[in-house]
Amino acid sequence: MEKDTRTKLIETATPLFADKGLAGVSVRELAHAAGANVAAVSYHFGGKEGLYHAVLEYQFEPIAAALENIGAMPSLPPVERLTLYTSLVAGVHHQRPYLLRFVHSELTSPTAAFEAVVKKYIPRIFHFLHQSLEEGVAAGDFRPGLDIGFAVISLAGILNFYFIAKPLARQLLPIGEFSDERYVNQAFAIYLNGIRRNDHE
Amino acid sequence: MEKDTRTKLIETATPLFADKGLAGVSVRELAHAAGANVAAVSYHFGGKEGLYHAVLEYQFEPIAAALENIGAMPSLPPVERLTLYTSLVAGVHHQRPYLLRFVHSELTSPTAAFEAVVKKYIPRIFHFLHQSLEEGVAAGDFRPGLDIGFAVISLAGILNFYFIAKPLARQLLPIGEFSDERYVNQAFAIYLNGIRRNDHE
DNA sequence: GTCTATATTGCGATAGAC
DNA sequence: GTCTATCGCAATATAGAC
Repeated sequence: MEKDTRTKLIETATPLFADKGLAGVSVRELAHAAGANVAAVSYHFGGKEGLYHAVLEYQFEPIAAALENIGAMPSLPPVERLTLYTSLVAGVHHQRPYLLRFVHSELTSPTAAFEAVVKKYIPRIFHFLHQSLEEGVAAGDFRPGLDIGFAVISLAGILNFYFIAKPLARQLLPIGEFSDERYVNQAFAIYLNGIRRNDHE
Repeated sequence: MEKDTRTKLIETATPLFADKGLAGVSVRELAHAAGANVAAVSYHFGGKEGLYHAVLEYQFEPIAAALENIGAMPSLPPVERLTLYTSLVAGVHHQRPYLLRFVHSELTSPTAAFEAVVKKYIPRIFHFLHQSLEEGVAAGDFRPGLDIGFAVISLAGILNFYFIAKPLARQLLPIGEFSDERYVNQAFAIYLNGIRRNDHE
């Protein structure tokens, strides 16, 4: 069975929007990439922005699913929760390699889809991490005096930045060295080791 | 004395390009924002791309200066060199709040200016950090077995990501909590603590 | 649901007066 | 160095045939 035009449009539009932004791609280009007619975009999505919105929602699908799983889970100890987030980051970027580009594009120049999609999920992730770190400090796992809000950003940064910098990093690092899993593991180890309470103080 | 049109164009174009990208801003918009005529962009910069290139070069100015200073400096011990990078990051983002947006925009969708500007400076920073970490491991300061290339990206990530995420972070964190210096200090402390060799192993 | 043809608007760049 | 006027082109969107 052949894919319908609607689905095909979303699929081929994803890397185009991710690379060039909403303003950087024309409807003609989107239609041609999908092997569809120019009018198809308006017909199926009501215009270019409608297609962009659909692409963005597809990108956040795995995050929505993961957040539901987390909500339905029994509460884990702090370190376990941070570990869960770490594997979630790796998994999501594997499933949706373009996601981070959309997030950053939306962060620096929000489109109409920002409120509807981005602002819906990011705060929930932030809250999950914030709570985990708070409990960890209270339980004595992590350093007292840690600024929790900043520490959340640090974890997100040390894990996610790699996935933005990858195109450039590929040119700077020996090729054999590349493995998302290995990166994420070491980065998380550095972070966790960094916030852990020192035994001898 | 009034600023000349050339300078004024670069100044007003900076936030526009940073927010909306090269394709997202029109020459008419750029000229109007600078209080100049539409033809001025072509006259002074040979077109929209020429202006964009000039903006990008201005953004990288402090980095170029910092790299020269580093090159002319006596070699410092590894931890000092990483500390130097950290204060450099904070300083540059303070001087050029839009820089990171341009870097990321160029990373995901390189324009003609990418080769000329971005590829010129980033590898030199990478090399400086790579060498510092390598020496630190050799000297026994940092954990043996550390993947140096990945560790460079982790440091860049934990420090820089914050400056991208700021617009969103402002909404998630209590307002009083915001200070770039405080963020950078804690993040660097976490990182350094994370890569340090454990005393008791 | 898909096509062609077209209406309309805005784009970047420049010629030529001042 | 700055302006107006305009050329040529590509953009989005849609009306109407199939």
